[in-house]
Amino acid sequence: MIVSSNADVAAVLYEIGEILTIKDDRFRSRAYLLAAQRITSLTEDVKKVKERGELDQIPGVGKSIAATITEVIDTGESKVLEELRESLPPGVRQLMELEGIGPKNAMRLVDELKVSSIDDLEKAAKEERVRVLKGFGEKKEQNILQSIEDYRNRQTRFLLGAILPVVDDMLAWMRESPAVLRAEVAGSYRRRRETIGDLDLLVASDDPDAASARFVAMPPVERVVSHGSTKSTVFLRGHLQVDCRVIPPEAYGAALQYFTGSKDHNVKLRTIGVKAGYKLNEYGLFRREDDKLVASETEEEIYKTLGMDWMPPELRENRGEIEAATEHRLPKLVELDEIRGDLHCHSSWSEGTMTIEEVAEKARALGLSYVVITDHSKSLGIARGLDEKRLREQGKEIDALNRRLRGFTVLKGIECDIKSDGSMDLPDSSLEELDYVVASIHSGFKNDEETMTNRMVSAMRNEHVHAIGHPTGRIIQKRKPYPLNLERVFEEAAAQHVAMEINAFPERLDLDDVSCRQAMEAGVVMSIGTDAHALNQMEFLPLGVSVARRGWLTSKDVANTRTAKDLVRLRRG
DNA sequence: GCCGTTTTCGGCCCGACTGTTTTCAGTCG
Repeated sequence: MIVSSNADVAAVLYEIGEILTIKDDRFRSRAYLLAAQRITSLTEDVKKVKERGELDQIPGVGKSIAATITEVIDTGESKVLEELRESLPPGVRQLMELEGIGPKNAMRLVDELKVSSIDDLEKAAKEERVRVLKGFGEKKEQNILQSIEDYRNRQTRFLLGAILPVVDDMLAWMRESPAVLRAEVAGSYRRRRETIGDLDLLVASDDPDAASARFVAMPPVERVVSHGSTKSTVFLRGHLQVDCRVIPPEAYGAALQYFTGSKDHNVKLRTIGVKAGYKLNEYGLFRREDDKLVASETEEEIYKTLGMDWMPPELRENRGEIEAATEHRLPKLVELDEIRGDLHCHSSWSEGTMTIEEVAEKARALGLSYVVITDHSKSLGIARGLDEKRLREQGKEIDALNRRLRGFTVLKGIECDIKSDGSMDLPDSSLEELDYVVASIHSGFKNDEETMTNRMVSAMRNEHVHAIGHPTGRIIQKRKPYPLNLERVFEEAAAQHVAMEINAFPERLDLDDVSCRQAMEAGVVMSIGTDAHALNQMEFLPLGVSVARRGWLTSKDVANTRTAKDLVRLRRG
């Protein structure tokens, strides 16, 4: 197998790092994990960097890891990884999937109980063979059985869009308690990652016991995993884990910074802190020599003391934001209230459930000043796609509606299929009547990279196309992106002034954050659309803005910040 | 394994909770 993507290369480095962690080789492990993370967020194809011989200029990549990357690109394999895999007794990594089982215990269980799988371990625990081991006991044995049950039930990660209402309810519950002065969810939720593994609830309180008690008494709590005065963990129904930390109000900023992460961001920050003579933890920034508290109330003062500008949570992934903040050159990220329109919306003319008028009313209620109606085109028969005739009829309905609306505009659009030969599903004579054309691929996902890339490029060369819809076709945790040479696509998009969509549908979020940044760096403008098929789905727009922000986009990089009049002139640059 | 305003060696982020341990190791985030 010849490796093709940055993700493949990163996966090898991650696995090496993970195995080194098990072997307690902490620092080498960290080196590999950090390098893996850097490759993941690289906005350029790592093969290109390799061809230029500049692998070791990637931060965190030195001679040795550069050699591993080269080997992986050339052969698809890594000797280092293979040797490490072989050095590990079978079953160890599987056991570590269990909550509460780390490297030490996994190794001992495999070694002393001769188990090589979770199934084996379950049998041993049920036969009470675990409790007799030194350092284990009845309680640990019970916890192992519970962890095995959780493991079999658990959903890997939750979609951000599915988590939003859960968080709203949780915060409302906590804020009702007089012991709770402030409450917020930090972690990957606050950074707006596309999926969330668990929630990190942060509570400011002068009465930690009462605040913690309030937390574990929350209605949707299914099981309390741990319950201390400042730190508790529960599982909600649906097996969503929530960690709660209670801190004194004067340390809220420090705690918020600390628990927002990401881990890599924090490690880097603390390393810089150490070099400057500080110690940073969830209670504040302290001077090392005398342990004097220097900053803790707000995130701003902590970053400032470390010589940096405050940075939006969406940027905190150790993707260069710390360097940018130190040099005072952080981008001014696009804001939700700069978004004037939704650029991808269906109606009952195709597979949507709402009339165009309902769409307009909803968009106006959301604070927008225009919306583009983009129903499917004819070849998507299953979605009642529009042919030339129905599209014309729809246009008349929109004209009539616009005559009635005041201070709001419905734009005529289409989500036009890109056919397998790269041509459009509707003739130019139809497309040129429209204000905004989104062109999407809905078939042939198994074609090779060359074919798919050519197909998309030829669509962009149609002068009536304004944007490419859900450019990679991925469905989070369900369907991989179809093979595509994004670099070539972005190059063409920039040259043609065609926008790339950020599809805000929770399962799509396509382009993703890293690709957005890559597109922006190539000079491409992004087009945010909800792809709503029902009225409440139009509320997904903030998810699209989150992706844009995670991709370092400013208002000029986002087509939606334009007025309707400027939007339809997108192709003129 | 990587890195450098403590530089080519010697560091590498920090604290809470649990279970088992009589003083702490393991795990997690």
